[in-house]
Amino acid sequence: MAYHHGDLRRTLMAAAADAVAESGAAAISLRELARRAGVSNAAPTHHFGDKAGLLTALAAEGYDLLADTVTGARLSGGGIVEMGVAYVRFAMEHPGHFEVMFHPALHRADDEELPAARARAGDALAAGVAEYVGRRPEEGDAETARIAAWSLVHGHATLVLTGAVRTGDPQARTRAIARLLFPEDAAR
Amino acid sequence: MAYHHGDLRRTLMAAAADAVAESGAAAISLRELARRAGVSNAAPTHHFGDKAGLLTALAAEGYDLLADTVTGARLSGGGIVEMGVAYVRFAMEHPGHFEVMFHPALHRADDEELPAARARAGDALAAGVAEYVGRRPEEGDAETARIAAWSLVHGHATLVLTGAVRTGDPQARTRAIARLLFPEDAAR
DNA sequence: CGTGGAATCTTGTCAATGGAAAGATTGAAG
DNA sequence: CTTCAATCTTTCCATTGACAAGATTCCACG
Repeated sequence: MAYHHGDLRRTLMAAAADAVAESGAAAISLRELARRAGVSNAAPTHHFGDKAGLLTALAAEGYDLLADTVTGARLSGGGIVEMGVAYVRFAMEHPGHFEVMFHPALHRADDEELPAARARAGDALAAGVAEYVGRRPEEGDAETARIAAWSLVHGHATLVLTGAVRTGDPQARTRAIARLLFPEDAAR
Repeated sequence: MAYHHGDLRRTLMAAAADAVAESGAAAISLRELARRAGVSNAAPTHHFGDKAGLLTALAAEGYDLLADTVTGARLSGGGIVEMGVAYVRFAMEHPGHFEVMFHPALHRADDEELPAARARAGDALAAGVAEYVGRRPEEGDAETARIAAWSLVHGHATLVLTGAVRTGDPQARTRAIARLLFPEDAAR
């Protein structure tokens, strides 16, 4: 075993994402992650400072992944409904990231990358809603539409992940509920 | 100080709700709660078994409170929109409970009260949606409407609580977005 | 080539935590 | 008054997060 792991940072983040997805953020242990990676207990400190640092890095990575996912759906011409489906798909494929992203108590307040990544994701979402609202000038309040869209898909993702809502195909269900909110977009 | 605290169970749950609301479920310490209540560190064990037991009791209490809140809004004739507002109001007034309710990783799997309380809350929500859908026979899928309503208000509550959405009056905003989803209900 | 500094990782330590065992105190029913 | 169950305490152990100090390796520059 080499003294230098080579890619400890990524290895730890991946292990943390798995552990959070399986047992929740409260249950993860830096020492356990270090053991799985085959390094000593103090190795993670060098890369992340402390536990909050690791989770903050994970959250920032999550926001970047989310921005890419949503932007990809928009650029492929799916409309606002398919952007919502992409949001839920991201949450299902990266439950560990998703969990950490929306729990500020787990973050380091002094981190700079996290707010930047969050802003990128927010812009990606807002761009899609702006397109939709732009085609419907009678829709009075763009801000309300944006919050409604975000709330709907975020809530659905959360409820499915926590097991509160059990549905066979979450993405099909997302499409159905998003069309209730954005009927004009359904015919695209 | 009496040997018997008198109401340790409630005291600990209230302290836990405050601590979770302030610092998150990952940061709470049974010993710290015991100190605040003026008892030894092993006292909570008797009432809750372990940490998960305390959080499970908190979640069950939350579901009962939520059921009461939503049912109250329905019985006072507010319609489905005002039920959604009540849901968000519950989350804002009981952030500690709300946090714990939707994190199964924090719960004891063998608890029986929690599923029962959750079912009561689910019925309370479903009753309101059924009323709305009943007045709109053209609305094809009642199950989809129920999930859409729940997702919308749950997502909004979560986003406001985590600070992802900043809005002056969350209840007014909830009313606005709920009317987008249930326009027929707006004129009640 | 080789050397000095920076990056990476280890060992050792400390206070705090969750949990369990064993026992003390109290209330309540008979 | 006695006995029993409920409630709480004291004590102990393994684990954890964080930190300090030191070891090892890589790399850039001479």
